[in-house]
Amino acid sequence: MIELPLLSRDAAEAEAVAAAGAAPAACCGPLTRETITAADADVFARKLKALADPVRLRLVSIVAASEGQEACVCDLTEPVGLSQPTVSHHLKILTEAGILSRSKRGTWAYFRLVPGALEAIAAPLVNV
Amino acid sequence: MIELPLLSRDAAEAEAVAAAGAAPAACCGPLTRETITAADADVFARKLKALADPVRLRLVSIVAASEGQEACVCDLTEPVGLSQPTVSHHLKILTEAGILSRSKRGTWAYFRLVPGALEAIAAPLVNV
DNA sequence: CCCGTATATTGACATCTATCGATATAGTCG
DNA sequence: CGACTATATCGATAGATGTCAATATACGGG
Repeated sequence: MIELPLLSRDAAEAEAVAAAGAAPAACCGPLTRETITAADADVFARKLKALADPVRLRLVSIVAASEGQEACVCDLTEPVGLSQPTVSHHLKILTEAGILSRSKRGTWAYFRLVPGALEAIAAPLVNV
Repeated sequence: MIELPLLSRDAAEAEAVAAAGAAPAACCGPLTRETITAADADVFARKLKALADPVRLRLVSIVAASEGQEACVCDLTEPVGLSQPTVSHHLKILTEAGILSRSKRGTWAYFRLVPGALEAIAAPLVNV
């Protein structure tokens, strides 16, 4: 019998972060100081991949710049011009990467930017 | 008759940057201040995509942390454990994205990190 | 309790991507 | 010039990814 996690590690960390009020940690040290390990490169690449899509960049940007820094799926389909399932799919990827958080209120699912998530991704790219 | 550029726009910018001694410019303002345009999102996503691969992250890291901040293809195949054509392919993607620069000396092709390239990618992720 | 709405999941499909072996290109040294 | 080495390109292939239509799930209101 295999134990399946309900949340990805990143999403789980994002949740812990939200509870503790702390910011997500960077996956690794600066790329240019010492060579990144293969394992750290995998982790970091997965986070970057989540962000490396024009639609997802726009979703993050729209959510972050929204009133109250949150938006529901119905607010997002029209601006990006894609179907609801596709937008839902992208939001899932962003949430699993720990970049967005999802909270359901009634029928609506509200997404917001996890504080510090983007900075944590940027950290290994800037020297110290 | 179609005019084909010899270099991608990013690689061309990287070359101009090297000549002028300036740093590459960020593709756009902070993601969280105002919503990114679709065009800017495309440009930014392309740069992120170039970096969003474990092998390429390791290549960038190895090059940056090398003696003299440069390395040739032959130095790179063994550490990442992939064939020479595959490494060459990844290096091409990184060069076209303006992240690495390529200079051929004799039979060897030396790659180095374009100064400021990673910081330019990180810029839109951090607020101001 | 059933209906309408919001969201998520599934299945299918086209496209992109990472990888390799084989080959082409280019430079060095005898 | 000819052999050797380093790198790039090509062609093929397996796997990942983005997209949609159809469907499932979940919630609120009459």
